Amino acid sequence: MKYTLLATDKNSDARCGVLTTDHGNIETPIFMPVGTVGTVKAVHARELKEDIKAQIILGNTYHLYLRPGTGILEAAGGLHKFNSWDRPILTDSGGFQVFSLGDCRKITEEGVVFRSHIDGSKHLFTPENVMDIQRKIGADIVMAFDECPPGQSDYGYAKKSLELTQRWLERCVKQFDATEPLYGYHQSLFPIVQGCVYKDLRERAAEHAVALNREGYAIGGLAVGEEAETMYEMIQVVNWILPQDKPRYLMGVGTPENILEAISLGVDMFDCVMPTRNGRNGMLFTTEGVINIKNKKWECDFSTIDPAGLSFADTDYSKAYLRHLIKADEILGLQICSIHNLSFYLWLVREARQHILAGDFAEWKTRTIKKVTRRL
RNA sequence: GGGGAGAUACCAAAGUGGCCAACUGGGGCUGACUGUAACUCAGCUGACAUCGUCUUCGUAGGUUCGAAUCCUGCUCUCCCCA
Repeated sequence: MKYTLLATDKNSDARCGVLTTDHGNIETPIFMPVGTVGTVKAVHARELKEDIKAQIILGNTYHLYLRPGTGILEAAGGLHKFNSWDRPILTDSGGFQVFSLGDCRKITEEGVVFRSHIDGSKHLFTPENVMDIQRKIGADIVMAFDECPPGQSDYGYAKKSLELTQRWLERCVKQFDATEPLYGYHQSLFPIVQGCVYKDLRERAAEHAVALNREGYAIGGLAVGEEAETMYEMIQVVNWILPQDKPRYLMGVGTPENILEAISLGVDMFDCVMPTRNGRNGMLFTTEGVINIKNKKWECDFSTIDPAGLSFADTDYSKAYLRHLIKADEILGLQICSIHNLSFYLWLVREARQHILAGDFAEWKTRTIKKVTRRL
């Protein structure tokens, strides 16, 4: 994998580049749709490619390990073949599930014992077996196994948690480097920089990760309950330490505003469930502002979903029709909302990239945030 | 013609003397959602108002300190037998 830096904004740390993988190129900054269990919910791979213009999607180690299981993925020849997606894939390690499944797990030095949310069975995740599982899933980018502490964690806990994450990271690197890809294409391991909301911890984490000299780096443990301003501070602290010639991935973020702010701080890659999950719950991100399609005010609004026409979902259907579908609990409504929101997110990062290249990113960012965050 | 059952808020449906402005669903309205245990979750849904006040349980009366609940008339609906 190779990262080529193409341009930097003169008024901010924003940058654009190209990430080259064995499954094709990724133009950064990029948003990566989340496909936890091997599918971006309610969206066909074909739509992801042709309409949404996604360049890379996510999968999740914990979820795929539980179902369908690594045996089946291995027999299929890896996740790309299994789910019909021939572009790059990134898998999260299950570290986030240490956080989100807080009630069903126990953390030890060795790893994490999870109780399956599906059938209650017990499973041990270690840095070593998480690397092995991700080899079998076959993602182009695999993530280190980390602990993601809540944003409100006190310094003592954050420090202890970070030190554990760092020991786990070293074990991940060792195991990853001792093993080979199974399907004939290259895989890259990204460390995850933790440190909660504490600057000195973030700096230590970033320096430690950089010393391991990997092909890219992730910033984790943000947007987990802390203030947005705090999150931006942490991103800045970390990005000043991360190398210029490697991609930087901000995990799990975020709102359109979060993404544009983080781009201006030098982040290259994003993922978030917001466009899909919030979309399924009736929230639409448009170039004109945010819509709750369930609101009565759209009942008789026969205008298109987004005048910008970001995909067929916008141009083919009206707000009134989409509201009807959502109200009637029709599956097509979920599809349209998901396709639209993902199209919007991919449009947003594409535009950001164009404006970085054009040299007017900062101005465009301010204008765009104001426009797209309005409540309609 | 005879016999029986029933009428409760937008719909369905509990409640059968005080704890009832009335359980629970559905529907409606509003909000939340950030490396997806999430087509999920929360609040509101008689009217005004801060506690609170006022008008409701087909309809008209009655009994009672007190009625959606008991009694009588009326109106309407459904079922069974002729």
